[in-house]
Amino acid sequence: MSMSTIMKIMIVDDHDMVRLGLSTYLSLESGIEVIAEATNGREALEVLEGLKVNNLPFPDLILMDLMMPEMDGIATTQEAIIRYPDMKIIILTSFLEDDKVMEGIQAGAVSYVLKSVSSEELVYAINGAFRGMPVMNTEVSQALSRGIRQMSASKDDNGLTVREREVLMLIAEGKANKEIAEELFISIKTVKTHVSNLLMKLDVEDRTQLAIYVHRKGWAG
Amino acid sequence: MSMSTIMKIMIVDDHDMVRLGLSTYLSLESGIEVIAEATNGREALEVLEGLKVNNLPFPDLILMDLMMPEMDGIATTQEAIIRYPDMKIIILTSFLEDDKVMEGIQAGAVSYVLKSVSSEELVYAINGAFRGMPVMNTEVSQALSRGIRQMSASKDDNGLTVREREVLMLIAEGKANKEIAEELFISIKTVKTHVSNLLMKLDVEDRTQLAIYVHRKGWAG
DNA sequence: AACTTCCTCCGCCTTGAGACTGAGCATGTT
DNA sequence: AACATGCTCAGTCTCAAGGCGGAGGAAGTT
Repeated sequence: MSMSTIMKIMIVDDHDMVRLGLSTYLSLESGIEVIAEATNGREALEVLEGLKVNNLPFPDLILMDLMMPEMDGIATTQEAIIRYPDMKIIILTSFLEDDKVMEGIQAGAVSYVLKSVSSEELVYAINGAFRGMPVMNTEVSQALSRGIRQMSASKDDNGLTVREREVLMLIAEGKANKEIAEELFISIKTVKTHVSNLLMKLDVEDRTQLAIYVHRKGWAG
Repeated sequence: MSMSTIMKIMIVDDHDMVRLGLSTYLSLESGIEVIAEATNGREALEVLEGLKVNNLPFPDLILMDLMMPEMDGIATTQEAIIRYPDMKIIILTSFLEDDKVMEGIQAGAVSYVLKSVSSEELVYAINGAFRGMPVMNTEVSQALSRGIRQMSASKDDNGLTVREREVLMLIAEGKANKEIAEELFISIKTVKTHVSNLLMKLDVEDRTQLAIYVHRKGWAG
C-alpha cells in the first residue's frame, strides 16, 4: 500500500491502554502517524484548537471513542465536523447500539467501527476513510439499516405524544398512577387514559412491561 | 525494577485492539513477556490446557477481561484458579460494578483493575500481583468496601432464595403471576407469597419496581 | 367550516396485585 | 427432640390497574 502522503491521526479515548495500544500499534503501520491524543471530547477540541492556532501538524482523521467522561463521542464529532469540515472521523466503540450508529453517522462520522474488529480491519477502515470510502463492519451496517427501517416505518419514534412519553418515563421510574397524576398536575383518570394508549401503541400488556421496554431501550439510567 | 525472573503473561480479551495494544505495549516493558492470548474464556482454558500438556511456557499471570462472548471473565477465573492454583489473575474491565468486583475477588482474582488506569499503573499492578501484593484502583477498593458493607448488612446478597430469584427474573421479563405459576408449576398463591417476600426483601412497592430493580442491576438482557 | 390530533376528564366494571394470617411438609442444624 | 428455613397452599380483603364508552376544549390542518 504505497501512499505518497502520510496519514496523520488523532486518538480520542478515555482508556489509557486503548489509546496507548492503538498508537503503539498504528505507529508501526507504514503511512500512519499518530500525532495527537486526548482522553475525552472536551480535551480533544482543545487540543485541535491548540494545533490550529500554533500552526502545528493537524490530524487528517480521528479515531473517536463513544463513551467518554466530560463530553461523549457523538457531541464531539458534531462539534469537530463543524469546526474542521475536511477532517475525517471514525467512531470506535465497544458496543453496537442501533440508535448510536444513526447518531454517529448523522453527527458526521464517516465510519463506525466496533472495537471487536481485527487490527487489520481497522487499518483497512482507516485507509478507506482517508480516501473517502467509508468502511464498516457488517454488524454495524446491519444495525444502520435496521435503524433506517425503523425510522421510515414508524415516523420519528413510536408515534408517542409528548404527554405519553412523560407518563412512560414516570412509569419506568416505578411511579404509581396516583403519583404520576400529582407530578403532572392531572387527574388519575387522565393518567389511566395515557397508560392505556401507551399499552396499545407499544403493544404490551401492563405497566411493568412498559417499564421493561424503556429500560431495554436504554432510555433510563 | 530489576527482577531476576521474567513475568510470563497471558492476555484474554475479545477486543482485538485491546489485546494487541496491550501486548505491544507490555512487551516493551522489561521483565514482561506476553506468551499467550485468547479472545474469550473458553478459548483461554483451551490454550492453557494446550500449553500444559505440551510442556510449553506457562503464564504466571493472566490479564482477564470481564465481558466476553462464550464464557465471561468471572467464570473463567473460577475455573482457571481451580485448575492452576499458582497462576495469578488480574481482572481488567471497563466498568465499575460493585457486585462484579466482589464476584471477581471471590472467584480468585488477585486484583481488579479498571481499563481507565494509566499504563504505568497497570505495570505496577502486574508487578504487585506477581509478588502477591494485590493492587487496585482507589475506585475499585471503594467499590469493594461498599460491597462488603452491603454484604455484612444484608446477609449474603439480598437474602433471596433460589425460588425467589426465579420469580424475580420472570417478573423482570414482564410475566404476570398466572404465567409465572404455570412456568414454575406452582399455584398463583405461592407466586404471590414469593412476590410479597421479594417486595419486602428488596424494599420496593410493586412488581414494576422489581422489574426496574433487576434491569438497573444489569441482571437482564 | 370541517376535520384531526392532543389533552383532559367522567362513570362503570372486571380483574389482578398485594397485604395479612395461618398452616403443612421436607430439609438440615443444633 | 427442638428449631429454623424454604417451598408450598389457602382464605379473605382492599385497592390499584386497566378496559370500555363517552365527551369537551384547544390547536393546527385542509
